Amino acid sequence: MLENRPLYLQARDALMRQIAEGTLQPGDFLPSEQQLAATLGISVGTVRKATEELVAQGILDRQHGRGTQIVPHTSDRSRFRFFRFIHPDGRQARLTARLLTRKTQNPNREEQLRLSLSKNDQVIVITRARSENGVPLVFERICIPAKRFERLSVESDRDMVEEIYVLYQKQCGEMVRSATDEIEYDLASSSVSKELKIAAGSPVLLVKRVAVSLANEPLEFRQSWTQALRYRSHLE
Amino acid sequence: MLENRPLYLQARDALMRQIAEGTLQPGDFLPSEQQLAATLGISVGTVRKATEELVAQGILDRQHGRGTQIVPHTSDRSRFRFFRFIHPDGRQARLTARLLTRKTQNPNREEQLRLSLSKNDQVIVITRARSENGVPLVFERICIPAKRFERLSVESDRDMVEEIYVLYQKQCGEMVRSATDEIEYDLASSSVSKELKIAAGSPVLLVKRVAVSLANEPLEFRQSWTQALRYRSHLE
DNA sequence: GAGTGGTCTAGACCACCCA
DNA sequence: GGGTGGTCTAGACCACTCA
Repeated sequence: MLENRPLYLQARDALMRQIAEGTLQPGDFLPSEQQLAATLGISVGTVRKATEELVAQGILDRQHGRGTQIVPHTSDRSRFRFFRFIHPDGRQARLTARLLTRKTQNPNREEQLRLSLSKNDQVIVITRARSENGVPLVFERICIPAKRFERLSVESDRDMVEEIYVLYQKQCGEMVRSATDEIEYDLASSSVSKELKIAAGSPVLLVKRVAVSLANEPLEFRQSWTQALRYRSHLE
Repeated sequence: MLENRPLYLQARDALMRQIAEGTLQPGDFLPSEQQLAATLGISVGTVRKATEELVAQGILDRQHGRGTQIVPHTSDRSRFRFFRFIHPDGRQARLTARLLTRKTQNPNREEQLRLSLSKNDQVIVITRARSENGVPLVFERICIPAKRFERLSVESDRDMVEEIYVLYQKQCGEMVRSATDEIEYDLASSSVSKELKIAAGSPVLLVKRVAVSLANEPLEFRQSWTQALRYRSHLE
């Protein structure tokens, strides 16, 4: 460790890098704090401090007596648990997703802006219907840079229970660090109303999300149309 | 320190209590870590750990070489900075609030449910208009248990720049730990449309927030009507 | 230069999980 | 019972702020 940045930051970033590169996979356990300290030539307290922030971010999960696991974020409940779709009556929805279309094309102006692309870059546009027990609740349009996600394959033949962020990470090595959502009302277009089985022109909520990578580059611009949702903010 | 909870939690809560009670005021500096450790009979490292969470929550601000200050959280930017109202064109709003009405009455069914009250408990209902440079952007209805907030006085004669959470804390010793928001669309009622200066029946967003205390008891049920908003989730 | 927080160490003991 | 993380200590040295 030659750098003059604090050791715990160097250690944190080293771990982060290994996770981002896939050397350490979600679901794996880290070496014990003792072993890490020995390997890195630093003290256990410094290792703890290095992992603390990753735990707070939900990337690692420390389990007393078992070890420290890289969180297998297999659904939006793990990484994006602050954000939920709910039924009009308040019940929480447990959604699966079904692929509708997938196209590679040039981005429109908003997509260029949101993803920091020029008009000649290509994007992959995916539309999905998300439902619970066969009842459609969310219509989704996902736009991602083609360059980063060339290798992405989305099976169309069966429902996806997994969050698409898992596919990004597994297939393309892209990890989502954070997301910003904007919420507006909208009137259901013909495709939205058809999938949600509501009348065209009905009022709906439109959530626009931009998800960014570990390096803070925009990875995804997603639009979700739905009827109600719930946020949990500021967990203890 | 007789309790068998971890010392750093006891120390954290002791600090929190003094802040909530007003013994320590926003803007004050804490005693130095050395002094705190000596006073509490614990080690400096444990004091650090006690303050770490409060720093992360934005309640304390550690300044290298100067000391640790209790954040003067004079606006929603400090505690609830994940949640923003935005203009339709994307600019971020900086809001002041103007009191419209204040009444003490019995809660309706939804208010009973949200605040865990029975129908004989009384609530204080406050309505406010929130605006930016005189342009009304949000209409708000705040419902709080009368018992907890007997001493709350809200000046009606001038704009409130301060977040109402500051008043809760200063005047009634009630601190908000977290909040859950639900978002729906609604059609503007006559009072909403009047204050937002839009046509009655226009579509608007309705944010329903329940804020809870340090002890996880519901403190406030708030409804905000607006045209657009933005969430930032999962800060780095 | 005195005092503050920021980093780091090398230990101790405890609580939990699991074979 | 062996290994893990959780708490806690008592120091060390550094970096920053302010008089």
